[in-house]
Amino acid sequence: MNDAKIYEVLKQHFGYEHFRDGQLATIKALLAGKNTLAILPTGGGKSLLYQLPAYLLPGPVLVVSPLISLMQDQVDRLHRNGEKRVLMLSGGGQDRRQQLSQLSQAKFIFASPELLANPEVVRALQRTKLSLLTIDEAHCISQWGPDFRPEYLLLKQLRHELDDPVTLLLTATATPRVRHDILTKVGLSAEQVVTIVRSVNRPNIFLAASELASSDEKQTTLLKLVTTLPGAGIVYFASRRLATQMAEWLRENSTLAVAAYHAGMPSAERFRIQQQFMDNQLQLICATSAFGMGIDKDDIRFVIHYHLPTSLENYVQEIGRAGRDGQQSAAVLLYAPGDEQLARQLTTTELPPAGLYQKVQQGQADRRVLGPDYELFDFYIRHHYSISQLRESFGKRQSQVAWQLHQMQKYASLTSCRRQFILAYFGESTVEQTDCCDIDEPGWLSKPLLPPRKTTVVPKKNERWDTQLQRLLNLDKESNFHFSNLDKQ
DNA sequence: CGGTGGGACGATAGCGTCCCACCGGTGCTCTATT
Repeated sequence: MNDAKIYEVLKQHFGYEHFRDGQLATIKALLAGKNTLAILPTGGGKSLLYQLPAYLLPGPVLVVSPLISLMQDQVDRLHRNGEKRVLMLSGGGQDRRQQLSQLSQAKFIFASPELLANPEVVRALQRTKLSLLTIDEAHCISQWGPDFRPEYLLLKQLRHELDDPVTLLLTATATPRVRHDILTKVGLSAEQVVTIVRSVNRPNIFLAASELASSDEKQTTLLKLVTTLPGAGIVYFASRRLATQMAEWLRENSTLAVAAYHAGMPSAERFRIQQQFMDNQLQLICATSAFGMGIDKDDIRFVIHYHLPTSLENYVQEIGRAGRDGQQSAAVLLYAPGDEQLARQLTTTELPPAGLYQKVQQGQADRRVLGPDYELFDFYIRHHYSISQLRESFGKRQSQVAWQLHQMQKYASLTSCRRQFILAYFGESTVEQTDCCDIDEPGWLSKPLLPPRKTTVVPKKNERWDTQLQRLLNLDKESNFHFSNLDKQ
């Protein structure tokens, strides 16, 4: 396939003249029939990577996606672009039979891993000559299972049953460990895959963390931050209850338009809040980790964490939602003693009592009484996992998440450059830059201020953006921010 | 670990206090009842 043809399709179907970094290399690898793992930063135009080849390949592209809302987004976009040959397979209400009989006429087929565990769906896909299998948000393969969404573990078998189609794995963040894990779990070796990696570094996101003595102090600090930092922001919490309470408290104690967002809310309300945030009717969202994937707002100025996230992978994903427009933004991690306990709780993945395995196997257990434990064992029994295999995979998972949490704690209490720590964690060599982090970057002091928020507390004129943040966090003296070395250079 | 909701109890009529148990995030699909 020559480049001229590729550029022609780019112009004709997408209206662009040029590719962004990493796009052409990925597309050429796919068109040459090579499996490809593409790790490209947020907002790097990842959907183009499977959409463009679709117009140069004979058969349909199957896209595996973790969220219905993400699929719906893609479907809507394709429709707006004039593409009618789109099928979204999802549960409930749809005429499955009819959809499955039309697979060959589709150009794009979207489905969740759960649906792809359905034998009827797999048989229909086997009769379809797929040109490409795309796994979107591929880090989910590593992040989820065996305790949550175990169907992610079936993608290896699916790929085999579909006669090993050329596969594109897409994500914004993956450490070398996660990359290895993703490939293992889809049944590919490093030799069978072209890996295209661009840096996870987001130079315009200033990195800061602050340990506070109590949760009261943390709350006060949060209020100062959100009323002074300009523009739209997200505050992440590790519990639904606190996200809801703090949204209410911030609404009462500031002039900000604030809303909570978590998975316990009705989906219509979640959708509405997301829309209002996009439309700038809301300035601040107090959310759990449910808020994130598919948030396509490019002028988020700050992301604050009120609790310790469970891994640096998650943290980098979450702060990566700031500053997609390239403007100066900030990521601030607040933590108080005891916070790591909650994180530890959330990362405990215990195998349900082993005695249940046989009971479920022999049909002696009550599905309604056992709920999730039943579902999990039922799933694994149906897919021929033995109890000892399960013990092993839960054990491995547990030590993996414990290690990840430990790395996150290390980040929180760093006394050296935070950016270098993140880059090293993601297997990258270090960079020199300005506006770096609260620890060791002298250059960022000379940068211009972020524009102050108009509607609330206005910082003193000519006060520099770093000074503001430092003052806000009350850390001038016994500073966790280590600004003191900045003056020496 | 830390917050919270419920129940027991005590002292005495409308509650206060204490203790204990429990929970804490992420989403898909299918099925049987309303």
